[in-house]
Amino acid sequence: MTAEEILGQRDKQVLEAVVIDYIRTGEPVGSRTVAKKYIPDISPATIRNVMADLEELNLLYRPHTSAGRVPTSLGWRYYIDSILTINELAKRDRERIKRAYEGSPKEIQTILRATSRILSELSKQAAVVLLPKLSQTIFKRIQFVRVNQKQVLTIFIAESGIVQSFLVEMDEDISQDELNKYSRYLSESLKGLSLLEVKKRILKEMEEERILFDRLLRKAIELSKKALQVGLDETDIVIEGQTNLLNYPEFADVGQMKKLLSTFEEKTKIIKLLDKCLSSEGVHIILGSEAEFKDVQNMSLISSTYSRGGDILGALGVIGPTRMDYSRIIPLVDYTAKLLSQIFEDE
Amino acid sequence: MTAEEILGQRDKQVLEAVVIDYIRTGEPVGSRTVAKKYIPDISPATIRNVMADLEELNLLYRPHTSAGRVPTSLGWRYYIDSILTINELAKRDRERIKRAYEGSPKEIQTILRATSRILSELSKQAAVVLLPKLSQTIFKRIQFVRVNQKQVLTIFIAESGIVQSFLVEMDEDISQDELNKYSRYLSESLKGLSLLEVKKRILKEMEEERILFDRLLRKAIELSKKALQVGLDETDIVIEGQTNLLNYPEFADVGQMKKLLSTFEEKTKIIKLLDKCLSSEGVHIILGSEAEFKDVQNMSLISSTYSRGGDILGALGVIGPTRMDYSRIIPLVDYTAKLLSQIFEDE
DNA sequence: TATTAGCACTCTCGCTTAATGAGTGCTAAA
DNA sequence: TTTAGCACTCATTAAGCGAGAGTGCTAATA
Repeated sequence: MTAEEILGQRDKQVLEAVVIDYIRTGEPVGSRTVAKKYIPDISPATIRNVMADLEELNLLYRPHTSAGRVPTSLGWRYYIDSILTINELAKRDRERIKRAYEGSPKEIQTILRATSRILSELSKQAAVVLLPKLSQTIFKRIQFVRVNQKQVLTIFIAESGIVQSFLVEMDEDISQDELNKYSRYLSESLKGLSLLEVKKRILKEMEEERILFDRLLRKAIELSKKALQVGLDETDIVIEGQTNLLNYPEFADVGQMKKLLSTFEEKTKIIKLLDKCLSSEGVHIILGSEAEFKDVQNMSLISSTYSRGGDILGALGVIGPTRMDYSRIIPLVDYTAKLLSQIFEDE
Repeated sequence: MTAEEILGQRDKQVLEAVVIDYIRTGEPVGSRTVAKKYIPDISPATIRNVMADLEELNLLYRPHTSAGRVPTSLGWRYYIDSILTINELAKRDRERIKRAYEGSPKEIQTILRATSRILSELSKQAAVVLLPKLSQTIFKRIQFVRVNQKQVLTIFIAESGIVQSFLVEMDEDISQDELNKYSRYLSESLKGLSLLEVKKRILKEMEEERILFDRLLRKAIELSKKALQVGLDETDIVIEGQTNLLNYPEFADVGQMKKLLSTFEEKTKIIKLLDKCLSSEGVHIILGSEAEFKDVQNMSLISSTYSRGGDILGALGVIGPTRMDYSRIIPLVDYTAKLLSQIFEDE
């Protein structure tokens, strides 16, 4: 028999009380506290009985004999899935987020950085934004800019307005006028493909013999091939407000703090985590204790996806202690993600 | 009478011993230790007398009565200026640094990031690199790339190979062909000026009436003016290896750690500090206790400048506990700065 | 006169012990 | 089924104590 079937109204009430108080104080909650602050019409003794049941169901546990109860990861999960009701984000927060985007230039890096910043600011935790996968973006234009005899700056412009540039080393000197010709030629012939397709196409064309005779085409292809060699698959993230987390008592210990910081230093893990959220739209909640964050057990991630024209571009989220105010953070992440999608839509 | 006049050979020996041992252990050093490990032909009692003198001169102090001695900031300064002898950087370190630059593309951001990384790695401390001031760089070419109806990507290319791009919002749609014309025109007429001069020139030209009749000129000027409005004076830095510092016992305390991290978070202070080094070439050493780093007293900065053709471009350095191995870090910073300058020279 | 040995003194650090108090589980009564 | 009462557990804190490191001072020595 699962918790789902067996939990009565009062059990839920008690579990919720424990969770809420634990979120507030960070300390184990005792029966007396629950009775007094949350369910005054029931005595502590009764609460204790209920708590014992919940402990048996592995929803609560005690750090030690004479301490209060703390939610287990199963407890958190149950609370999030079956008890928590999510309200709309407060109006002033919504306004605040909107304002964060005003005035700033429309450069994608800047927008996403602003997103990360406002998320961390409002959540008072760490925020993370996964940048759109380059290989997925739809190609719109390419432009070559001569830097000096040996170097050419290659700029990809995506339909979504994402601009990405790479510096490419060249064997021979090519004039800017000629580079402009390449740009025009390639932009015309590759428009509408994803960057991944662009790469495939270029490699294929290089194999075919006919380009041997078309000097213009050959040079252009060669150049863009070099540019595309540079990390197309790499995904990048923006992290902001890591130091916010240091104020939480769960990290008020040198060892924990170091672990926390080294987790953030190794971005790949966080990228992987966010990658998982990309598979489906909407808010995802990953609890550290549910095995994903092996290093920092008491952390969790609330994330959502942002998209443009139905296609998921990337993900964003808030990372904080498992003991966080889900009723506030979930709407925050949700709203921000939707607003961000809308901004991309408008472009 | 200053320390300079009064310190005899032996006083220096003792001061040096205290400094060196303190660098190694991080603990106050007692007379016994000095006698045993560093100056075996003198008894602890004598050392104690010397130490008492040094304490009177404010070169050493005692954390508490029964502890050993620790250098004061004056002590550090004296050690650095008058006692320390600097050897050449070990060959394997030199090779290691050289290798760090191999293979990577010649993009300036990448180079500087690699610099920061290798510095932090070899010093096992935090490394910081101040990017060249944009306003000082010599203009070489400008290029405009149409992103969409409203946005134009403006790319400045400097003589030094620095590439910087800004996204600019436009009122009207301009075709790429036309943008190319602007690029050619402006690149021709502004070549060789510093970006600061470029900006001045553009503002001046806008005032003059004649441009009213030259449509091409007017548009081009307008566009670049907008691009130049964006942070020309802002200086950016690259910081790497902050977490290295967390391993030092001086930061093995939650309060210190938080202070340390928030210092790094507020980059402006570090920028100001490095700015000071720009005024003259060579290695500078700033001790935290000498008032600059107000927040983190026990930290210091060793920095040097890198340049191209005699002009100082930027600065780089290592930030670590005041108790660091100056005899190793100074040559490290020095060598790296020189090598970096050479790389720019070669371009 | 400069150096050194000897010794009493100070202060930190780590350990043990005891007191406190929060919270529990169980039993018996309502 | 709920609740009051009570004995019990265990973390946390404060206090006390001894050991050890290091000093400054004095007197003896080279």
